[in-house]
Amino acid sequence: MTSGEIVDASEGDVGSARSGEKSRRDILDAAARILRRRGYHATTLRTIADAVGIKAGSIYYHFASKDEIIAAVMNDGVDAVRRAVTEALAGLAATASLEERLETAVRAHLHALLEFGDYTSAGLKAYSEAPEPVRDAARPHRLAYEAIWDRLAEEIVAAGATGTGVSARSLKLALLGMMNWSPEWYRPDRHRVDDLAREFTALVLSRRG
Amino acid sequence: MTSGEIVDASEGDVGSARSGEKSRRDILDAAARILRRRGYHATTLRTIADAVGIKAGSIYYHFASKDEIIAAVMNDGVDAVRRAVTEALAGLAATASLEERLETAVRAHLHALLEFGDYTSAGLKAYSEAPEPVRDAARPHRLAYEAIWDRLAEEIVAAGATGTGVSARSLKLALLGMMNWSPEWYRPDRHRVDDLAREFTALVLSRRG
DNA sequence: TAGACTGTCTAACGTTTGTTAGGTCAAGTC
DNA sequence: GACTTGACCTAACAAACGTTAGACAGTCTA
Repeated sequence: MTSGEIVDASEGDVGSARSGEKSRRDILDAAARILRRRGYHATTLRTIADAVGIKAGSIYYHFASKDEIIAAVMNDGVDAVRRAVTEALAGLAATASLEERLETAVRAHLHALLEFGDYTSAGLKAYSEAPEPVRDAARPHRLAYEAIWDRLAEEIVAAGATGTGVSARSLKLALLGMMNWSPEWYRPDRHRVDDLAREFTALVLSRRG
Repeated sequence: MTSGEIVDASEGDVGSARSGEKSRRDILDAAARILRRRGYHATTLRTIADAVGIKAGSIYYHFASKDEIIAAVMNDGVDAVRRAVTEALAGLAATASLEERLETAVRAHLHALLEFGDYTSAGLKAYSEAPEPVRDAARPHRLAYEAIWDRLAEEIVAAGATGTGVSARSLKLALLGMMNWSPEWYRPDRHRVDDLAREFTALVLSRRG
């Protein structure tokens, strides 16, 4: 809890299928689910253990500390949304318009955040609560993801497709803001990700590029 | 901590000047300052007491529980930003354009959130971490404030001043999102509220109303 | 079949948290 | 000058937290 560094325990690729691998994944799944709804401090090792069906002490067979679990969830979450957005953009025709590309990226981000799994939203919520070492471990993952939006924002500004005098930096921050704030108000029975993606895109891209 | 309801201890008007009133205000100030930077759980009664220069137990002379303090800070914060935005809009000439009005409101909101005092940003950060009763006590204050943005968004959509197919509801959520996410990235030495307000307005209002 | 390894459990530890009961002491009131 | 009140303190409480040590059963390996 007190000491220095958090080892990056996020899963680059799915490991082999030993018996303990399942428990390890179960622990991360439960942690993400609880983290998403309750936040960093309310996500206790005993709560996680209960959800998995083991005892709190047994978690230490798989992880060295609580913060290692949190960091793994956070980083897996950022990596997941980065892959989702990257693949969605890669699936587009080379002739796709700027509007199509932005809407696709926004939809992929919102989908990862609001509908698919708990990791991304869990990481987003936990980040501001988590202690410094956890945030430090997450920073490289975040920067790698934000680079996608840096490039998109620069394209939009260069094309003159948004309001005059808007810098690419501010455009990126505004886009990430309106998307990342959505867990605060999104209700599956009241909103649809496709609609939101279309509206957010139209909002930003009033001048067609 | 466990039980039911949180009495609304926010200060509608500044009370008379008894000796204990200063301590009470000091406690709220310290709580807001710590809450803003550290969040709900890291804001402990002993930390608050230390900052004020009294002992933790003495806080209970002024407040019935920790959550009563948190709720008071949160509600004062929302009321403060509501007053700030309302007064800024009221200070505008009756002939002010829609663009002027939106930029003024955005600037007042960002100013309250990023530069003026700790209450508003503290409340924003604590809200998602706080237990249900605290959030319940905050809801009326939040709704009263959001009504301002509901009306502004409806005006903008009615004037056709933003992207086509954007609902007033989504416009409000997008605006609040890009503004309320700003504490995550704002640095006083790197950004200026006036610039951000101008850019956010231009972003949303590409079609002049 | 002996021994090592895996995965989990029990049972505690030290710390921190919100909270409370009861005491203290100066300032104001009758 | 007795008494009340306001404002604070001391000292503890139970609960919850992350974490650890050591035991135990099942499975794999030599």
